[in-house]
This record gives sequence, C-alpha cells and structure tokens, in this order.
Amino acid sequence: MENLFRILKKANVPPSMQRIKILEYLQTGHNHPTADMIYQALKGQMPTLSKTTVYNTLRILVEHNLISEFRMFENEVRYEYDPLPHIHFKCDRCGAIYDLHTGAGMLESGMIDGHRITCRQINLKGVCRACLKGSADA
Amino acid sequence: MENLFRILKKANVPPSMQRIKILEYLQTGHNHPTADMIYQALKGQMPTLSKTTVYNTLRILVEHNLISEFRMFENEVRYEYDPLPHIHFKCDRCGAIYDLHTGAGMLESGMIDGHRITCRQINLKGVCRACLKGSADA
DNA sequence: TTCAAGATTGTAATGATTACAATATAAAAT
DNA sequence: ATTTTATATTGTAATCATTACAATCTTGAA
Ligand SMILES: [Mn+2]
Ligand SMILES: [Mn+2]
Ligand SMILES: [Zn+2]
Ligand SMILES: [Zn+2]
Repeated sequence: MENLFRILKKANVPPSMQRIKILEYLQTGHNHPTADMIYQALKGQMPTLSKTTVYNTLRILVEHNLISEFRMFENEVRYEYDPLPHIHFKCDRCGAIYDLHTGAGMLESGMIDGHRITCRQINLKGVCRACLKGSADA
Repeated sequence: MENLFRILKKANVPPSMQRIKILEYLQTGHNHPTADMIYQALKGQMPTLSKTTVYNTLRILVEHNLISEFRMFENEVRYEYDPLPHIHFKCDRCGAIYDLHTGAGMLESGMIDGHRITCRQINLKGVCRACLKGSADA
C-alpha cells in the first residue's frame, strides 16, 4: 500500500484511499474488470464509495498511463494493469478473457498505406482451452 | 432494386421496402454507418421509417450474413456490406474509417495456446494519409 | 375474402457513462 | 492553530445507444 502511494505520487496523482484501493485492485490478479465490477468489489470495504469516483479515478489513472482501458465485443469498457502489449481472447462459452502475450508481434506502431498507425488493438473470440476440455467437442 | 429483392429472398429474409432500402444503402459506397446514420439518411425518402425498424433490420441482416457489424474504440456499433475479411483503421483527426485489405493475413481462424479461435478483429488508430498531407507533420 | 403470421411503428425501459452541484477533505497561507 | 483555497468525493440527474413491448399495419396463404 505504501508502494501504491509512491506510484501515484510519482505519476503526479494525489494519492487518496479510493485511488489506492482501485489501483491495488487492478494490480492483484483481477483480470479485466469493468467499472461496475470494481465498484461492487470495493464497496464492502469502503461503504461510502461512489460509482462516480470509480469512473473519475479510472479516467485519471488511464490519463496518467498507470492503467489501460480497452473494449472487446460488448459495450462496456474494461480496465487492466498489465503494461506489456498483448492480445485479448474472449471465450464465448465461459466469458473469460485471456491475455495472449505470444504472437503480439503485430502490435508495433508504424506506417500502413501512407497512414500513421499509433495504436493497435486485436480482439479474438472462440472457445477457450478449459471449455474445450470440459465438453466433448475438442 | 430487383437485384436486392432477389438477394433478400435467397437469404430467406422476406423483402420489404425498408429492408431493401437499408441493404441498398450499405451497398452503395456508404462506408461504415451506425444505425442512427442510416436512419438519418433514409428518413427523407421514407418519412414513416422508425429507428426500431432500422435496428431490427440490421440485426436480421447480420443474422443472415448479408452484412457484418463491428465496433471500434467508441461505444456504437457500425455496419458494412464488404464480405471480404479486412482490417479497420480509424483516423484520430478526421474520424474516417479506412478498410485495409492488405495485411489481413492474420485474420484466419485456428488454434492459439489450446484455445479455438473463431473470430478475429483488428482495429488500428492513428493519423490518415490525407490528414498527414494536410498538416505539416508528415 | 378471411385470417393468421409476420413487419413496422411509437413509446417506454434499460444500462453504461457523464454532467453537475453540493459536501467533505487536504494543502497552503496567515 | 486558524483561515483560506484548491481539490476529491459523493449523490442525483441527464445523456446516448440500444432493447422491450404492445399496438397497428401488411402480406401471403387457406
Ligand atoms: Mn489484458
Ligand atoms: Mn470495413
Ligand atoms: Zn471458456
Ligand atoms: Zn484523417
């Protein structure tokens, strides 16, 4: 927690309990939560937490490059801490979102057909390893 | 228009004036409109057109594989006729969405890390050719 | 012609997100 | 330490794309 305090300070984001807890939540294994998932998870320990604060905080953390946001095939924005460029794969069966750090080679910036590319996003859909094993259609 | 009539018939979609006009709109150069853009464009010639009908029709056309839908970095769904697999590039400056048929090689289905991939989507962002030429930062 | 299935329409509801104003908290100045 | 000022948090209301629903209109058999 002292660690997160320093991280926020260094990024010029005045640390507050709310900001620390939200950033902590994103750094501790919670894969790709939406704003609402973060709110639901934290309001137990922080009864006065407001959903507006979750949205405000997430926007600030994104603006200061402490976290990143993305969108897959649905209409909600998801957030994550992972700083390494990677691909996202969503299982149609169980809904899990997997990080694919392998094969992320085509994520570099560059020029295509005269256009300057500054940001790439690759989303995959299908049936995940676990669901394939569970059902008979491997 | 007779042509579109037959296309809908063959796809088991009972043809109606609304469905014909919407499918026609997507086949005549209109690049990647949202439901509302289609509604605004057609309500002149079809004064009684309802936005619900636009949504219903788009859903049916997608379900019957006559058009496809996708989503980039915003929260609205866009529709298109182009049946060839391709990549989308959106210009941050002018908002135009370009089709990149070149380099769409990584769009085939297959297996990755034991997951079965059935659908891939690649979205790029940056500054387009035209905007680069217009400003001095080429 | 009759009638039932399906299509279209208008309005109301939903769900994620943002705008806004009031309150609370923390930092700076006296 | 007290006052002042700036910023953070909160609750509520508004927005925007989309969906649900029920009523009306069309259409294509029987
Ligand atoms: Mn990830
Ligand atoms: Mn396209
Ligand atoms: Zn799965
Ligand atoms: Zn441009």
